[in-house]
Amino acid sequence: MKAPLLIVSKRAYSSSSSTIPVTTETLSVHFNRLVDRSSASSWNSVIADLARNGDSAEALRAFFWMRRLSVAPGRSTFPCALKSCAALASLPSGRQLHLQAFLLGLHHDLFVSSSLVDMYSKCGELADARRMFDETPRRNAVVWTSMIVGLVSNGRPRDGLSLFRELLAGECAEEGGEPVDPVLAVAVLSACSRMADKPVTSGIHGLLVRIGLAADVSVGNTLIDAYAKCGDLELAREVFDGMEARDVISWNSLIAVYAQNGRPAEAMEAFQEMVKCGYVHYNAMTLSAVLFTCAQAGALQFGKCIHNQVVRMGLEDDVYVGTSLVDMYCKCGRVVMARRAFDRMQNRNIKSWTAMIAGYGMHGHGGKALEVFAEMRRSSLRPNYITFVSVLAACSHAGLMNEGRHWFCAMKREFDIDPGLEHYACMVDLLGRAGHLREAYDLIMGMRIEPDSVVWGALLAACRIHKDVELGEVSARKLFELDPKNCGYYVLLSNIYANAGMWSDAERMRTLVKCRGLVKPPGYSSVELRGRIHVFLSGDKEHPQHEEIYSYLAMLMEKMHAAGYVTDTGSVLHDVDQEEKETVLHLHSEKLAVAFGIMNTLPGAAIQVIKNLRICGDCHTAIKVISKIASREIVIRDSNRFHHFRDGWCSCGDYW
DNA sequence: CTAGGGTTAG
Repeated sequence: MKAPLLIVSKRAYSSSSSTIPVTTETLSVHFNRLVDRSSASSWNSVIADLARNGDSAEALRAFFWMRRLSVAPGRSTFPCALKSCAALASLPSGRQLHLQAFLLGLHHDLFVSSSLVDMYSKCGELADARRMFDETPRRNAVVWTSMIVGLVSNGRPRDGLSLFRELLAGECAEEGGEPVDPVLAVAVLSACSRMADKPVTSGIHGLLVRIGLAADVSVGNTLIDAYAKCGDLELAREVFDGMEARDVISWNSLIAVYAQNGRPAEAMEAFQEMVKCGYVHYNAMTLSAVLFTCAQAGALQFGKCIHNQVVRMGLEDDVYVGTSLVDMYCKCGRVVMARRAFDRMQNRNIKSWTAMIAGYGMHGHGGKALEVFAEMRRSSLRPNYITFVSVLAACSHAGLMNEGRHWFCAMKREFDIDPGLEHYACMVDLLGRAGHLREAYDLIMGMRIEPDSVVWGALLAACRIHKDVELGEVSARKLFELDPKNCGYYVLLSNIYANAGMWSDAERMRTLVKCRGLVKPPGYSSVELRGRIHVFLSGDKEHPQHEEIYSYLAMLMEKMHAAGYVTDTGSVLHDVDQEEKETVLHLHSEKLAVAFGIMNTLPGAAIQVIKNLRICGDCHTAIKVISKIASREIVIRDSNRFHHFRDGWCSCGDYW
């Protein structure tokens, strides 16, 4: 036998109760529940109970009290206690338990060793998990599952899959190898899901059909997600439709899949179907997925209905639901309501705080975002990667350069978080906006990871604002390599050339777009009116009111021109004359949506529009003018942030 | 008197 995995010193063992504080109060609670304080099985049931109810810290306290009273734990004590260590990701406690199990000669018990594998992987100690796994003499499906899940959840799905292949190979070689069970199948599929590789996923799917596991509900649920991650929503739907039985998770997965892939209509439909079929009851997770959908679609009225439902079902204290409410209100333009929902939350996790920070950020309230961030740190929660994305995005949307610089440095120095692509993109945006183009460029060149199109795109956008031809060409060249099918970069560079009077170069870009057959993705905008979402495409003639909208818009245009508005045709590339260019621009979806909104609401009412792309320069100027002459507050959420137009001004300060 | 999985912030 190989040397056992021993990581703790004896000293750690002797001070066993130091990891989890034990108070006399908790002891008395257990004492009252204990039938026999000296019997291991009595303690076991207490620990198992606490662990099952998710009270992991309390379960561990009970364990350490049991030891202090010299009651010897048995083979059934360790699994529950180790599960609690895993849930708390408490490596020190886990190592102590490992040592104790070893001293009692229990560490090769299958129940104990599989719990140890699980504990080490949940604590992020993959090497230790693997050693435990390798030392386990006769592995069963549970140990294999723990190890595969460990690899997958620590970002190594490919290794998880090869481990599964080892299992299959062993099964072929020996008689009566460990058969695959549904839980193991789910673990393998979650590896496929992470890899987002369709051939691999359908390969595993085929295997599961052959061994008769494909009919399992959990397997089906994971397949839905795995196919969706590969980008094949149709296959995901086929799996759902083909399932013999569906549980609440099947429905939740379907709704989440549609929501995450920008198909809010289908997500809503699925939810309504779920309610109608009445076979399964929806739960907190369902509502949180539906709220996410509302957030995406900007469906405030529907979101409010779901909020009512949340209250009726007594789910207000659910962290996920609360966070989804905050997110929904932010993305539907109601930061104040979002803050109210946030303040009402009884317990908040890091995601709740991040959602609030991001929410203030996208509305351009950088100061408030930083206040919330400060409050979060006072509550001793640790900011993570995404928290810093939100903080830096908030700084960038509000132009808070010094604060942005500070937190960009501090995230590594104080919190040991390496800046990722998103953080760099925010910093380039922030520096570029302030005109520090050279510094932004140097930042990119100093990156230890490969910059992506978002990072270079931020620099290119800054070059257009600050009219820098040289750096604009550099970044555009990178972008043409990284994302050759995106015609937006050609347009930007063409604008930069045109601005500098370099007409032939500007023309060259136009030709390039035509030769390569690049087209802009269709832009659309939506407005919610009396609970219904009205969607407009550019030049839309589908809407029942389109004729009225066009004549209203023409009337509005006259007034706008009188107020000094000049159409900015710079962002139109088509080979058409000036008049046609103006027509194309005037029929941009956001203008149609705004006109529709004004026509159908009372004077003075605010208009809110959701747009899938970034707002174009001409629409931005036009809507500023409209907000003034129509005396309306107009709020537009584009793919980047919110624009609050009022009295001829926009909250973004004309940089976006 | 015991272990492993599937849905949830930018």
